[in-house]
Amino acid sequence: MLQNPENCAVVRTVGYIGGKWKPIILIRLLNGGKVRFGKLAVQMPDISRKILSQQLKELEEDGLILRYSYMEKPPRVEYELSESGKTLIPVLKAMYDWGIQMEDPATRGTWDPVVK
Amino acid sequence: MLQNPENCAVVRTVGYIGGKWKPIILIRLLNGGKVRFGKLAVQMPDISRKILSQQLKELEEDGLILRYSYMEKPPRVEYELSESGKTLIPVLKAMYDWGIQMEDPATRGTWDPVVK
DNA sequence: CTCATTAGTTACTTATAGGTTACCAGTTAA
DNA sequence: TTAACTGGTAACCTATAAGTAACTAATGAG
Repeated sequence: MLQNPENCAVVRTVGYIGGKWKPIILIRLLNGGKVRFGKLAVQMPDISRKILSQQLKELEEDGLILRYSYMEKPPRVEYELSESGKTLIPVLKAMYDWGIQMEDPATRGTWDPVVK
Repeated sequence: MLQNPENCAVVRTVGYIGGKWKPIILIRLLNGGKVRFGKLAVQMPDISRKILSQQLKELEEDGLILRYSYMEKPPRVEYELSESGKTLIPVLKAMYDWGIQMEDPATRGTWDPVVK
């Protein structure tokens, strides 16, 4: 852990939740409950649907989120934070707080992940 | 923050400390005191000196570490965690703990960043 | 018949991160 | 005089992340 990225727990954590979009997706799912793919896409207009789909798949493969696919036409798919994913909350909170502290106060947001 | 990577405090934090080597470098510097470039390089044999130098420069530009360059020949340069960098400790700890929890127990290390 | 709907996929392109190799400067020691 | 020492930099190459555009399938509405 102290010399190899493969053995460093911090590097591993970055591997799970790092990247340009995963934190945002996870924060969207933090308040619990299932969210449809389309709703996520609308809430994050700047991520292409291909990338969103890809990131969700990785998060699911990593066991951080659950995917519910209903065999309907047109399709309906919902995503939800898994129990494992919920253990990320304090980590994301710590990272959020630190990021806020480093931020230009003018553009500061709030932690509350609930989106009305 | 909730929809744009540029405004997301968590994404910003990943930008500061993410990547393959920065967490390892920061952990090396956690126990306080100045560390020479060469010593860091020896402690992390798998990072090339060019990349190490580059990562240190970024950390310094971001204000997370301090660089002391003594005008000697051969050169001597020391690095140290800045006050701002020290505020990262709880964040790194949270990420470390989570990473450990997700880890294969067989290869598990310890948090104690002190290297003898 | 035709269009909208939803959650994708495929093929392709671009941007960024990371890595390798060779080289430099000024002093000391052999 | 020659090599070792140190902390880099420059040119170049590769691997991975991210993005774009076009397309798909089954049903219902008009």
